[in-house]
Amino acid sequence: MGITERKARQKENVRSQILEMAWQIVKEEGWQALSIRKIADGIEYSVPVIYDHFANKEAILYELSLHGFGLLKEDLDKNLQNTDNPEALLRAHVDSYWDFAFRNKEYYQLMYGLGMPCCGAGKMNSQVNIFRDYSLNAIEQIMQQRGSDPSQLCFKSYALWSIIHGLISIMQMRVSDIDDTLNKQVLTESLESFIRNL
Amino acid sequence: MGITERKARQKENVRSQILEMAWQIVKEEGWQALSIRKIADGIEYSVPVIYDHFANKEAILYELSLHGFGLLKEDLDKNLQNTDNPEALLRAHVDSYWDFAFRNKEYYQLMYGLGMPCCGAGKMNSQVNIFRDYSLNAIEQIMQQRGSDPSQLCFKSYALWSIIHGLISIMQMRVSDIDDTLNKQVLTESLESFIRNL
DNA sequence: TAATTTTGCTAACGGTGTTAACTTAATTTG
DNA sequence: CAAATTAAGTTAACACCGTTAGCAAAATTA
Repeated sequence: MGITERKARQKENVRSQILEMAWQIVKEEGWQALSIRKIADGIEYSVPVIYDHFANKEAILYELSLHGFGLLKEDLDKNLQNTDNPEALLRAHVDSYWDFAFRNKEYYQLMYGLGMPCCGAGKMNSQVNIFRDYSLNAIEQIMQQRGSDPSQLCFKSYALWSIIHGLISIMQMRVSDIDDTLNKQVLTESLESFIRNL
Repeated sequence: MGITERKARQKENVRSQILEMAWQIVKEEGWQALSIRKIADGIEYSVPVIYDHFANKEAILYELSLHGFGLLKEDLDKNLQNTDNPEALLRAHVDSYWDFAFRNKEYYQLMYGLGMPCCGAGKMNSQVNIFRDYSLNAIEQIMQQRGSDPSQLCFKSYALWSIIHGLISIMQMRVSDIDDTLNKQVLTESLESFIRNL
């Protein structure tokens, strides 16, 4: 009997609706406007239905952040096919990360706790290090080619992530008076300097 | 008649009490625990009294962030006297900024919007660039000594701030699995590499 | 058909920022 | 000094928030 399956599908559907509605609200009004009540209103269910699918609001944020990390991972995965040497791969990863942060501003804020309570707020997502992991591989290849000291690998990948995340953070918080083209230039120059010093 | 003065002093005193109580609550329970009602309770006044001194909660946060920037500025100013060459000055500034971020974690979060709604959330504080301004002067001196291209100055100061802020952000969000000593090491190595490349 | 489970609801609890309306105390004025 | 006025601080409300207990109706099972 496919009844239980249909029910499961319907339930799953409501779950998706919750996430989609949440994301829609965030895109339209920002994170501070997201509330359980607004989601319930949007999907035309009462509030407690939300809690049949998610333990609390944080669980919704966590799920959304997972989706964000998934999107980022897709972008980074593409670079593995589209490049043929480690330097190009590293540049592509940096570019993807940068573009992701500005094309999916709200996701980036959630994923890395920019100007908002972070997704997990304690039990942090395992995927936060995804960019570092991907770029680490590229860096490792470059350093192997050049015969550099491999003990520096961990530092290097961490440092690269930091500068990019720092730039993005400062830009997204509108903390800086520097304009956009200049920011990309800072990124590019920093990256080139980074690659030179590997 | 000093009556109006005494009144002004008393009023000013309540204002200070509000800020001090707010800060106390934040230190003890974190930013998410700070509420107008809790402040009012703490200073033994009713809630609307708060609004005689501050337009809203954001205004309190803004004032607190100003104080934070003041503390940071003090630290950076000390370096101007305690160092005798631009390289040492730059290293001291970086060290001060780093130490400030971890000794005054809550201030740093507020000042730069780490994991919480930012202080101004729009009309951002003019002092956000204070570290960049101070380090820019040191960098400028170094570059002049070395005869480097001065057009790069703006980039460089921005890039340095970014990497430090990025490292701090990642650490404070507990986003990374890397331990503290290693983080300081990443900072030091990045800084030395930065100075070499000026 | 009767019993039971599922599904979804209303209504509440305790919290938030903010403000209107009021009372009481202090000051100024006639 | 007494009356009028201003200042100070209060209570109580509004409109939200996340979360949950308790209940009604619908669907399923026995």
